[in-house]
Amino acid sequence: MMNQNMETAFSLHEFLAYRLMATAQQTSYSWSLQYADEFGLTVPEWRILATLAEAKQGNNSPAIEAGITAKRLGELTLMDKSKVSRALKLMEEKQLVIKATNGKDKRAYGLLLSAAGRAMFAAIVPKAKAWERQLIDVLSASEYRDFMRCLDKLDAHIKSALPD
Amino acid sequence: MMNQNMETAFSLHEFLAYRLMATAQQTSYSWSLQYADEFGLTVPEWRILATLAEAKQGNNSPAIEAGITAKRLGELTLMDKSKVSRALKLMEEKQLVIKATNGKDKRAYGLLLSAAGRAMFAAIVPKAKAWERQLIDVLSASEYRDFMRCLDKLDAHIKSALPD
DNA sequence: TGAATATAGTTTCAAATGAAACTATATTTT
DNA sequence: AAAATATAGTTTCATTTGAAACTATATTCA
Repeated sequence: MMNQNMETAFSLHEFLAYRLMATAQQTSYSWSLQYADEFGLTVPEWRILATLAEAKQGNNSPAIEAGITAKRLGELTLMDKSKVSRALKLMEEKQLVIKATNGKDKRAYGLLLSAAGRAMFAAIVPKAKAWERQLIDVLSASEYRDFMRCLDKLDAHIKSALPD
Repeated sequence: MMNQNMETAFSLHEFLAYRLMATAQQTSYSWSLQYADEFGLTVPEWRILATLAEAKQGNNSPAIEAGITAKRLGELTLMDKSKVSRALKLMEEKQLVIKATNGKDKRAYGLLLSAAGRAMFAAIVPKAKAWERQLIDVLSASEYRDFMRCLDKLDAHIKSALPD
């Protein structure tokens, strides 16, 4: 006998938007426990650290001689410019980041990791890999590959549909 | 020739914690565009609405005669009790939710959707389904099934590892 | 039973957030 | 070249947040 609620049956816990957010939040929190205390970083700072470490070679803005701009950092870390600005201020105070005001565009500057910043990143990477490995261990290699591919597809589809 | 950075190579955008969060955030935002304006709901309110609608039959707390408690709502929506408390206050003012203070535990009360709350939920569900369908359309049925199964596995693993 | 402890929910407080205003510089238009 | 518009980054302001304090009631322990 058919359930009368067939058409309107709905479960928040099976709803993709909620389901994804729930797992993402717990995952992000679990990872943050690995670096927050030990390295004194917030989530925005961690994202910037990783992004600067990764981007150190590529010079993405022609008007800037070295490093990447705060604007680009925002795009790469999905954070708005005030968040980036505030996190950078802290990281400069901690001497993790250097502002290279040497471009011809005087509004912008190139951001680089200091030696201390690179050292901190180098110390975190093994932890990141170990943490990720133990988590991903519950998936087979092909499950993991397929899972990431699905994330890519979903991402691409959403981006194409968003007003932006 | 082997890259000297082999051991320390790291990409934030391929790191599971970031990758998941990025997709989850965009997904959640995309969905919120479907209900926020039209129904005047915030994310916490939407989660509570959906949870109360789903839970209306099941009475989860023996001390409460009808509805579910705010505490249980927090567990089901992954929100802390202040967030739940504040969202409920708004929803009561909007007459979407009814507090049934009739249990024998006078600290707690049972929460129920009002007729207006149920009506709003009934109006949102088709939108939720349509939105989800168009998004999931980029995945085959088996991809989707496997994807959700991976989320479950990751979730379970993280929960088992978290201090809790 | 009375004292100690635990729990449900609210409120307070300090910190984090995002939007918008703002400053300084660049670019485009006329 | 001057005026108008756009852009990079910072700051301000109102809102949201989470943690901790708090109130009221329940439960456990002695």
